[in-house]
Amino acid sequence: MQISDPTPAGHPALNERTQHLLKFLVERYIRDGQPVGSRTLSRDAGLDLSSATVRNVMADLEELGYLRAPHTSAGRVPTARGYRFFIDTLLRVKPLDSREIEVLRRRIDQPTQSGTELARSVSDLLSGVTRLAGIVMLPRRQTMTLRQVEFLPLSERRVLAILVLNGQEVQNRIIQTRRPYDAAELQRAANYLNAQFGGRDIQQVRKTLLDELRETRDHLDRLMQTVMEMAEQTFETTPEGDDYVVAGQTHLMQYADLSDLDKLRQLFEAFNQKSDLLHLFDQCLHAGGVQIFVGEESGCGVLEGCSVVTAPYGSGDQVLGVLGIIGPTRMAYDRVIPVVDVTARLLAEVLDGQRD
Amino acid sequence: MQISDPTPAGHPALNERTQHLLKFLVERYIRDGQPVGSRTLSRDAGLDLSSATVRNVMADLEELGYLRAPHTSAGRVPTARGYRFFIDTLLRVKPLDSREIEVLRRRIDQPTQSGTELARSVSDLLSGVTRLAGIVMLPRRQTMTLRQVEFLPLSERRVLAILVLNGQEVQNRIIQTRRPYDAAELQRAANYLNAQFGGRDIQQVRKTLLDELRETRDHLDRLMQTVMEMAEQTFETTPEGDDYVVAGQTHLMQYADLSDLDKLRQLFEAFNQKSDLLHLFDQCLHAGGVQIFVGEESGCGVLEGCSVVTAPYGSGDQVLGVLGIIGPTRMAYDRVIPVVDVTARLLAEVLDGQRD
DNA sequence: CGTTGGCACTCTGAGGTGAGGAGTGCTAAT
DNA sequence: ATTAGCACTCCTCACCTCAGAGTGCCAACG
Repeated sequence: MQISDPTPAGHPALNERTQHLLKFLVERYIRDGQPVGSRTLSRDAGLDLSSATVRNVMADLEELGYLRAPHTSAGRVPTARGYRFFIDTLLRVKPLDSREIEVLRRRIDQPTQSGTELARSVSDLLSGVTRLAGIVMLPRRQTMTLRQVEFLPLSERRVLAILVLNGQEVQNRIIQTRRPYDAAELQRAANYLNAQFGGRDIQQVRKTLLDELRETRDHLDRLMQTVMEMAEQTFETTPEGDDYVVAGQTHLMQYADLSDLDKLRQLFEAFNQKSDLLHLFDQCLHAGGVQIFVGEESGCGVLEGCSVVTAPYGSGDQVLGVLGIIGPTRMAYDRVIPVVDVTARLLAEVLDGQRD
Repeated sequence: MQISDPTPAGHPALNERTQHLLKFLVERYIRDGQPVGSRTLSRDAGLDLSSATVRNVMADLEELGYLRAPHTSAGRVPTARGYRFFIDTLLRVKPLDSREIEVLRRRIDQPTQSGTELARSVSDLLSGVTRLAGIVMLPRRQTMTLRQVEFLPLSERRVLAILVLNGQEVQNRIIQTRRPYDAAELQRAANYLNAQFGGRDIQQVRKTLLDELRETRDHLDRLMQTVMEMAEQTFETTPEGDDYVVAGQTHLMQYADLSDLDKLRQLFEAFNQKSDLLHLFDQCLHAGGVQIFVGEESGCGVLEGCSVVTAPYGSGDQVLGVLGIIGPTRMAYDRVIPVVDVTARLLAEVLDGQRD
């Protein structure tokens, strides 16, 4: 597993003792959620230092922007920068044992019909295991290849277009036609499209059909006229559907860190809004490993106080989408990171298996 | 519009003055969200009574269980029973003016592909207009008629089954077959099923196919063998999908009445859980008009402090589903009720129009 | 009899106070 | 460089008080 830092920033060298103290402080804060004071560190960090010495170190760390004190006499709390350094250089992740992995695998590898269904079940899984909000972004439409297209006459002027994409995803749309078509005509049109465009990228299909052929419309024979009328409506709108699936938002209500009802509402609205998060997830598509955004590193205001852990999934070298979790900055990274990482791998495996 | 009371309960006769005061109190409480005291009523209710007199009346109403006092010196607040009486006999609903109706109609009557999409857009609409959570239950599967079924070979042993229901709803499922089938065979099987079962209720189809034909399996000819293998998997699992669609939950976070984070979490989990609410909505299917559940009248513990306003929608005399809103008991019933009512009617209209 | 003014009473909520505790920064000694 | 000591800050909590709002009850009134 590799964890890449989306916003690399220079970190001054810290001596080992300082690092150890910072690590201990962050871990303790993640565990208890309370500001950590010099006494605690002096007592528990296992370094045999007096609290006064620790205080000096902490003052340095505060100066460097890794810690801050909520108020004069309240111990220290990690800042986003502190978490960042913790994650990048102090954190030792606990790999999942094979039993846990097996449980995950079995829960992912259930027969499902559609990509959306699978995504929902995986984000359920993520949120269940981490007790955070799980997110699975659906395969980007760009990378979808057209496997097959069929037209089914529904009534006089309505035709059902069926697109099979990637060999497992099925999409329908209903087309209003200008004139009645009979089954045979439609069949021929479908045959033509399949022969011509089967296995091609759907965006490409769209482009070719609409841009290149449209202009020659007047010279087309009857078959091609049919093809065009069908194809226009079939491929015109890029199928959007839901772009990602969120599960377990309610978990986020448990964390005192996010207990501000108004903040929480904004966060939930962002889940519905989708555009912000989508942008964020897009960035992770080609990260090639687990990515972590702490607090406002994501550039997304509503995510203040939250961290996002993502991993792209795909089969072979092809990236299909991104999954991850969202939770309070104060989360058990050592556990969450491997869960996200492994889930992405397992999902890729399963998707691979589902191909022919 | 008719509003039916799901839990009729005897209400002792109240004289006009008492009713007027109760009405005014409930309205004022709905408006301001603060306990209403005798002074306010005496001053604003327009009855020219002293506060002492009003106090006597309020004491009576409290005795009868219509009001309660949060504490000794805090004015009165309606109880669930109070709301009930208010809704049943005091409330005068403000009908929507035709301009508003037109706006709603236009927002509902957008071309959509699937029932789910339509449901989502309507519940969005409901939640947007009322600033509460909107819910649309999808047409019950029981009342779905099979319009058409098609089989599309995907690969060696995978067939895509396409069901067209009610002339507009399309469902897919992927079938793993025991042996390869070619397109012609599949076509014949589909033809048979369409001829035999087109226009029939899907539950009925399922029953007939699975129960009646299955036992004679050994005597079937090749065509029918094919039909059976396809049909078994196609109709075996009743297509469930999402049973209802909720929108605008976040609105509920604004109401101080529900500001208890834990309560709110339970409520949100109930939305995801679905089963409880589904049960509740099922009851409203055949109510024949707007139904209102105040507080725990719904029998659903998590809905304490919430009211539910529902209306069934359907075309002709056939009920297709239920829609409605959920919000704090303290909601603007006079506005919400007509919105729900009209939306149900408009949805029915639109569904009618979308048929052939 | 219903209505009203008067009055004592209750409860909340805001504001103030003071003690205790936790933790810091600084300084001087080691 | 480390540490003990100390003065200081600030939070939290419990406690108090006080004004305000509203009640219930009673006795008087038309």
